[in-house]
Amino acid sequence: METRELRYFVAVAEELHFGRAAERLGIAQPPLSRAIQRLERRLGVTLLERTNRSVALTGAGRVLLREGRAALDAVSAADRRTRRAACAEPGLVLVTKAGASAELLPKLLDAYAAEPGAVPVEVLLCGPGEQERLLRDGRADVALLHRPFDSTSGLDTEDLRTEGQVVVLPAGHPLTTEPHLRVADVSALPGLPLPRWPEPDGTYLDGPGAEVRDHVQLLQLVALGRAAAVLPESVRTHLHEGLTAVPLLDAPTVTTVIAWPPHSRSRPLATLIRTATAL
Amino acid sequence: METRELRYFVAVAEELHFGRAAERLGIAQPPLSRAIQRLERRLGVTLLERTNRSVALTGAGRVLLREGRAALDAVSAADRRTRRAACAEPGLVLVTKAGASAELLPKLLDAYAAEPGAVPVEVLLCGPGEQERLLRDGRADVALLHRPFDSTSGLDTEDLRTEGQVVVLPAGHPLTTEPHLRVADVSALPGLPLPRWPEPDGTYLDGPGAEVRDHVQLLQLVALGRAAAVLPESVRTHLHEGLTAVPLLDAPTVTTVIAWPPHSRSRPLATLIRTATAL
DNA sequence: GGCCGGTGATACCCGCCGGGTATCGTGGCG
DNA sequence: CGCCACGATACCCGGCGGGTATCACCGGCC
Repeated sequence: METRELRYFVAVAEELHFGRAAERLGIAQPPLSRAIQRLERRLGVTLLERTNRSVALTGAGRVLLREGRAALDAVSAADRRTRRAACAEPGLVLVTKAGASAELLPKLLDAYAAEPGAVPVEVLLCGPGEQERLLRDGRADVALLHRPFDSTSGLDTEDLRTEGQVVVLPAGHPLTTEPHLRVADVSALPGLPLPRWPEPDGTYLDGPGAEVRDHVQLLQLVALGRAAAVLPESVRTHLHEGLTAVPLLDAPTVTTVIAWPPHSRSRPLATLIRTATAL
Repeated sequence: METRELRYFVAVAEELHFGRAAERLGIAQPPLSRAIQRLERRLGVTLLERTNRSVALTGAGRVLLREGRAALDAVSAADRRTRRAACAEPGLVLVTKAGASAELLPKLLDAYAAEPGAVPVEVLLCGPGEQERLLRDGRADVALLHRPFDSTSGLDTEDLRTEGQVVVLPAGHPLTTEPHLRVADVSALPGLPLPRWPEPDGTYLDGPGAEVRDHVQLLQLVALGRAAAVLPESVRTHLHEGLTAVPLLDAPTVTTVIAWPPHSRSRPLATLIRTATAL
């Protein structure tokens, strides 16, 4: 099975439409049809159920979509990491959620920079759920993730720290006088809905809260009195005025972990991991 | 980057010899040379240092060898799992070390078979270090591994049980009268060397012990008075006569885990995992 | 009911690329 | 010094990837 065939199949399986898939791939529709037919013939498996008006995945097609994406990520990773390895400049790419670990990250970068043999670290900020992808397809070497929000499935990890969560409210809100609160107290505050985070595919479920993409956006909305936020304790150290945090007694604890793809412990990466765990 | 190019590069990188690699790939040598040249040109990276008498990997080449193997495994997995998914008969393939978990495995299989919605489970036995490979390239769906001997890097796991280790000696050996021993006591017994297990590449390091491939072989050697063995406690339940086990106080404990590739939790697999953890 | 539009499949052509054979260039070694 | 081992080069062929034009099918609409 060639990667081109996989790319083609994934495009069709995602679009469920040969014409649009061909356009996305930058080729014409007939070669795409042929390629899929040949793929099915060689696998001896029907991947797509075509009626003249629609395309649907079979069970085997769903399996190939999932596995094919993973395989394509692995191929991309091989490509990118090889190019980077040749670039003479052997920096690391660290990815984390925008606005998260605002306290831990500078410490880690400073401590690592002081290590012997440290290499430049490029920091990539992205929305929730994108980090795993960046690690898997080779655009990043290491990530700071937050259990249980981020999945660490298929990654090697080391725990860095565990903390409780707080609710962040606009300063002056009545509840800010309480010494602590419970999740039930804040899950449906009148006028201060909890925000909605994007699903893995980038879309938002329907609901009352505002659509947010990162912590910075979210805290801005809270300051404007349009939302409440439940976040790890460490945001307290970076709350500007207009925001108040109140501990939540029964919210799940959050563990910050450093994560990296298996089988890719280069020397600089190992040093970074050691620095992080020793922090 | 196409999978054919990756296969070709991996073959050359492993053989470090274009002729042998071409033979292994079933093609002639000139097309192979051209393919590697084109791969290097397209990546813009030198992968191999060729002198007229030898071939050596560059740094980037080593990276591509590691990442390329992983990518090829992922592509193979996509192929195999897709074929299996279409086969109507949706069995699971479980892999474990030959001779290990001799006690746990039948229990698990019986308990799972009694579950509603259970599917046939094919059991694959293999040498140490091969299980991860089988999981990654799609030949197996789930494995029983033993930390710290097997690496669980890149796999999702659930712990099943933890046990100490014992030393297995021929019946009547003087030390079998002791209530317990320490690792130092048995690491260099006269006439009873500990065996040598194969390295990940299938070769054996030099040393005094016998070369063994699985637990069955090993216990046979012990019974013959040619070796001592350090194994998890659970072997005791399956020791035939002629063998005696003595607890080791300071050997590392062994954890049996059930492991599966990330992102592949089919319904039957989820049931099997649940059954195993509830055992 | 007949026409239209959208969709995937088919037909046909071209150029490149993968593969083969024959041969070259070069450096190590007897 | 000459042979040989080995990778590179030259040249040819067939198949495959890609394009354009067109067909076949069917739903919807007037």
